Amino acid sequence: MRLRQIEVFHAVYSTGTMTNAAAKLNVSQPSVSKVLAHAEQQLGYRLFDRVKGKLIPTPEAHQLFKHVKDVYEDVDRLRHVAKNLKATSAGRIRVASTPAFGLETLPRAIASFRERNPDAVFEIETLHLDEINHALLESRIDVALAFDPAEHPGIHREKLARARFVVLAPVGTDFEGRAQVTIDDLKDRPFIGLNSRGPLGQLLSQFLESSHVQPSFVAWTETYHVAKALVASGAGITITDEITARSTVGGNVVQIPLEPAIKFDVTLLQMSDTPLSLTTKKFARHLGRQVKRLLPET
Amino acid sequence: MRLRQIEVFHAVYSTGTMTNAAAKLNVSQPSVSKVLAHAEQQLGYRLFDRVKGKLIPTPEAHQLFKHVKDVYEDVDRLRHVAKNLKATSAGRIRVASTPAFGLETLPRAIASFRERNPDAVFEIETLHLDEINHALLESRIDVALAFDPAEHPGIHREKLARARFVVLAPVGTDFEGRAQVTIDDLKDRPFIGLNSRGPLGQLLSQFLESSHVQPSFVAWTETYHVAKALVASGAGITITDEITARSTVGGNVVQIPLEPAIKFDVTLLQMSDTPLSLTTKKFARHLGRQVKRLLPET
DNA sequence: ACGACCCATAGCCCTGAGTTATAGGGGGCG
DNA sequence: CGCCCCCTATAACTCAGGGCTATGGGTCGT
Repeated sequence: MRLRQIEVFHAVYSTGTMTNAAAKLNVSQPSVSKVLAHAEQQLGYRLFDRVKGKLIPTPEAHQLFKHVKDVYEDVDRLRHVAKNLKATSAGRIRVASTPAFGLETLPRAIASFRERNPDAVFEIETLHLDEINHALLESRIDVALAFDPAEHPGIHREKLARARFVVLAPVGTDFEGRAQVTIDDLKDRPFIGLNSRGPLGQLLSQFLESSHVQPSFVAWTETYHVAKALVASGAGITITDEITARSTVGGNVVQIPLEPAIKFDVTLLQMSDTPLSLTTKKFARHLGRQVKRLLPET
Repeated sequence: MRLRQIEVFHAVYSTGTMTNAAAKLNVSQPSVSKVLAHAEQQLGYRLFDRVKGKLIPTPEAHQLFKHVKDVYEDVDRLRHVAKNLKATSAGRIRVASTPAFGLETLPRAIASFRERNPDAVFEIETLHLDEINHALLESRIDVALAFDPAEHPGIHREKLARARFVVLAPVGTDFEGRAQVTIDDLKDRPFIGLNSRGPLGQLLSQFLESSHVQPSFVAWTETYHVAKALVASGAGITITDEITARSTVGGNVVQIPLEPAIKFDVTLLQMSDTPLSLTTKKFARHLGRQVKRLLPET
């Protein structure tokens, strides 16, 4: 089986008709028809029964598709890697982070790094965690910064520091001036929730569940800065990480430590078994130091 | 990247030279040279530096190879599957087992099944466990019989019965007539070991290790019938499974239960999510009944 | 200096896959 | 029923990838 035959079979199988497959592959319908016919002829068995002008996959096609899917996914990733390898050329450092770091921590670290290394060129993206993993595996980025990432095959994690949850409230509420807030204080307050797709959202929702406190949710978001901006606008209170809480962006709010403290890791991500360039390695160390200075406690 | 380019790159990278790659691929050296050059031109970067007539992989090549390897393996499996799907056509039942069952249990089950289903056609292989898994994943066989197989992704296991270890000794030794043998009785006896590649060999060597008894090994084998034949020839004693012990092949020996009893599963293997043909399903049930009759105890 | 070994280029051919144009079968609907 | 829309298949042509042989030009070890 040639690769094109695999691609065509995949497209036909998943779209259901040759015409749609042709559209998906940006080629003409007769081309698809011919390639598929050729593949069947070489294999020695039909992949689709042509009945009443429709295509019905044969049992062999179902079997084959399981494996074709694997090949297809690998080839897809390979193509991305091959393309991304091209751009990587120079002393360019490609770094990503979740939005929490992307708006302040990371830009500052890059700025201070460039003072001492003016030749360094950066490419910066803010992505959510699953997209960060994806981009790392495709070699689209070199390093990334995230909260509490779950283990992911092929990706190496280096713990930089630990951070904790804090409560954010608008200025002028009765929370202002308090030394700490407990989970019970949140009862019946309008609350902005963290979408549980991200690791911090999961951690928080687990905690809320185990403490049997159900705040009255008024909004959900995956981006902590958005939650902060909502708080600043008086929409309610929220719980977020220290980094977001301290940043100057997103409005003027009060932050109070949550007790008991719930901690999570700030982690540097990179691909396993893929050495970084010298400059990138230097930057990774620099970034580590900056984060540690920001979060000195254990 | 075309599939051929991937194959050629893989061959060149893993053999080190284009000439060797050409030999491996059964094509001429200029062909390899041209395909590789073409791939590099399309990618936009060199994959190998030509220095002093030798090929040095570039960093990009190292990166790319990781992914190419995955594609290559998947395509390899896909090709086998595609080929094996062709032969599967008729009411042919393709069954494999480890040698322990292959010489007696399986042939008898097939014979008795064919008495009631004279149209069934069989293909039988005796393979070691890892080869059985491989053959199942490539759809080269439909069902298989093995001892205590470890879990394997994509393969479904159905436990049929439990068997235990017994000691085999040549006729005429002092073991003859004993009701049981303990592990300590084996001390300083010439012993034929089971290669620890197979699951039973592993189980046995773990047991020997934990009981701190080290018999004096005179030979190693992975095939239990070979061990039995060695025992029959007076080379020493061995420990093996009940099935092998009871079979009539491999010579006349004495079998004594080992105490304490070490048990393991007799398991039927097939691919997950791949329905068997009607006849094959019937045969699988028949085989299950035969094995259970042979090993009635829990 | 001379093989031995390796890679690149040139010239030639075949096949897979793309194109447009066209034919033909099925199903729904006025 | 006949018409139209949607689908697939065939025909005739073009192009590029990849195969071959022959040959030239490096590097290295003897």
